[in-house]
Amino acid sequence: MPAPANPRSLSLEHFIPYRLSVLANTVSSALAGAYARRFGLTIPQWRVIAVLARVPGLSAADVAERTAMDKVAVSRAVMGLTRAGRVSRTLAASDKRRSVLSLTARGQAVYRRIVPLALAYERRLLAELSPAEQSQFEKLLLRLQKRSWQLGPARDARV
Amino acid sequence: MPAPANPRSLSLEHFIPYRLSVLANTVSSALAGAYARRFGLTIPQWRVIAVLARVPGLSAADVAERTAMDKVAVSRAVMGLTRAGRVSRTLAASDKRRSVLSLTARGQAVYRRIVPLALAYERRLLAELSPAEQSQFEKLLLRLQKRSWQLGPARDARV
DNA sequence: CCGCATTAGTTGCAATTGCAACTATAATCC
DNA sequence: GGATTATAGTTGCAATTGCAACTAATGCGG
Repeated sequence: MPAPANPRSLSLEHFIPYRLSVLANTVSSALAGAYARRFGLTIPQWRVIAVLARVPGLSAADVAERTAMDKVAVSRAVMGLTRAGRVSRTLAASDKRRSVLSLTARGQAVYRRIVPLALAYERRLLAELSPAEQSQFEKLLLRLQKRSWQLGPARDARV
Repeated sequence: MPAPANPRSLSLEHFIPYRLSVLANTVSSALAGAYARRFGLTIPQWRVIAVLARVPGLSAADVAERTAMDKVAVSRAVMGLTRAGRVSRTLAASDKRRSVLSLTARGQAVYRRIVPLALAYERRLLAELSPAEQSQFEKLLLRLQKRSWQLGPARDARV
């Protein structure tokens, strides 16, 4: 027998979208502060570095897709990174609209220094959970992510 | 035997802070769009309404604490809401710096209309998970939230 | 009581973001 | 093959946000 559908009140502290937002915000701010202080990097820039470190030669659109950022955010992150000599950009010979992006040696150096910091933070956060809980959490997170994409904008409660 | 501490590379799509951020962002955008279209509300305004509906008479600082927003965000949200006739504000007799905030009848009406929408979205999101998984997820989320508060800004990987 | 530090809330300003318009190149379709 | 449409990426502008400075009221030490 399913639960009743339309309660009349809602407590913010039990509302999952709110709690997700607060947690993500706390975590991102902690990391953003560290990236900025130590490396002069924003989170978008860090994301660009992270994908280019593993897959050099991507275009800006590829980066946008893999980082869940929009193309404007990528464009500006890349601009900052090239200016700092951390990313190199050339145009694809076969399609002169497309950039070919890679980390420079300096960009790779930043990546090598930032990875341990990022992973250490993640490890200390997840240390709250047992290994089994960690992998459970990751699975649930992935399923919710897929679900949220399917759902799109909130529609009416046709209940 | 614990896992090795300092891998040299990191894949964004397995990095929990990134995944939390993407999920929270997807969910919040979906809700924000619905709130804006239907009620002309921003997310900060919705949060203010949600807490005042359950606990009328709070001050702006109280609201800030309960919504994890900073006082500037609360101030601006309240300004918009009072202008729309959805929140009333008086000064506390015992301390004339302090506001006493409550929903007006119109604010309560908005709340009653928005709650089913918000809960329906949450329900449809969580429908991805079994009831047992839902309660597990909520527990893990709560523990990570507490943990992230304890951690504060990311420090060095003294590993 | 009278200065001095504190707290509540607002405002101004600079940085960030998001969206639409724009430029340049490429692909498509008579 | 020339006009049309689509795609990659940038830029400009307006809205949002975050932080610090500010105003107003309170509390407190002497």
